[in-house]
Amino acid sequence: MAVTPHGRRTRDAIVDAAAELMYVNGVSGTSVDKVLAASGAGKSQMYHYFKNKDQLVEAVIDRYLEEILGKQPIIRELTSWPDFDRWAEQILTLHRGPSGPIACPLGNIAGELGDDPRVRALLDRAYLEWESHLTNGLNTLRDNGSLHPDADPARLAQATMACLQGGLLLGHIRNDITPIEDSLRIAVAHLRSHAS
Amino acid sequence: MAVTPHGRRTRDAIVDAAAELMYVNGVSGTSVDKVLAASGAGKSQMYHYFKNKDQLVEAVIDRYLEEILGKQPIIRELTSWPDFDRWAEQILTLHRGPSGPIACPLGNIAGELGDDPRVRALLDRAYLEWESHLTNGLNTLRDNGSLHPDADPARLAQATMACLQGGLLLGHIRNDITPIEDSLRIAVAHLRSHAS
DNA sequence: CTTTTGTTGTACTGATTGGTACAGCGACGG
DNA sequence: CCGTCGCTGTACCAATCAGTACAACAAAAG
Repeated sequence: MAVTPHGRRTRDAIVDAAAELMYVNGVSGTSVDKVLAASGAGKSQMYHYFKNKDQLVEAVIDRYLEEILGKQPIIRELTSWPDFDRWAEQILTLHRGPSGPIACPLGNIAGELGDDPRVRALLDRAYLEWESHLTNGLNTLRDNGSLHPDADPARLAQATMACLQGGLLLGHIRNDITPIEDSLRIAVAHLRSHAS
Repeated sequence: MAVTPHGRRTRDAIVDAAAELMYVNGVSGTSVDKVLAASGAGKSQMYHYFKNKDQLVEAVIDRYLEEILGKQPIIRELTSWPDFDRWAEQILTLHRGPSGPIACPLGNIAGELGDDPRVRALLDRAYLEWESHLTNGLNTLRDNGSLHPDADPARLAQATMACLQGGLLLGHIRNDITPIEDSLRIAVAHLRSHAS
């Protein structure tokens, strides 16, 4: 299915509107009609670019990952322990904004659709890509002797992600940044406990 | 609104069916009709005991909290550091079962409806009650000299809950217990780092 | 100019949504 | 034995749901 620049813009507008609505109202709480009304597109456009609503959700998940990674650019260049501290600080800065601590859009979908095997696989892939940047950073540290050779970078990254996700969840419903601060601090301290 | 034992049973059946369906398919993905079909009740019964679907969701949240606390009875009698280890082990045992790592039903709802201020408050209350048992345990430890006097039990409990929630989320979508193991281990180790 | 290809507007469908109306049921107290 | 009160079954409603049908548009390629 070829696509012209103009068509590309229309498709993006649909995904944008869907991403925002689904973040606020959940996936099941966001009808296709509302998405189209918010994006200004028509129904024929929606079903021209997506086979069905599920496929739109897939595109939204990808969009979420892009957004998330774009807001923490430091994660792509972790080469020292202070870099990890700066990464944590970059995340905290995001949540100190006027809109308060914000939930992780991937986590939102995980709760609602985590039992659907198809969605679960997509979310797993997204989280793994997110984590992979942490894993890469830890590998770099291990190579330059900052991380203990016996440490398992992938597993450490997974644990870090787990703590972060929980902090985001609790911080959001509590409208308080301290859960994010604490869980991130604990996670990074745990990483540094494997320093050599 | 008085209620007879028989009516009570009917109401419970509705809440039971709703709790299970909403855990699997999400709140918006669970229609009132499906709940009634699964519980064998009729529509007039549903709207006899609940003003609307939102009120049913509230009852479901309460039910979730009861279930959760019932499955980790040790949390009510934490009086030593080994008790915390046993608590963590009790949770892990739950998720080593045949159905694999299971998501936290409260976390599921948090993702889907966390932006609704009303639901958010209910979830906050539920999480606080859950945490309160950890806080009580830490207070006991502080009183008997096992926890450093300067430690903040409530905040420590909050951080523990955050790590646990994240571990549950990641463990569920990854169908792997290691995120829960690691995040719980990290959280309890962090607690013990404040021992005196 | 013509044809193809990507794009779009409008109208429509059958199913499902949350919620209501209302009559009838059964048990229990006077 | 009768009235009240809690409980229940059925039918119904307007609104919304995901998805389809189809004609028409624009632009670029031939």
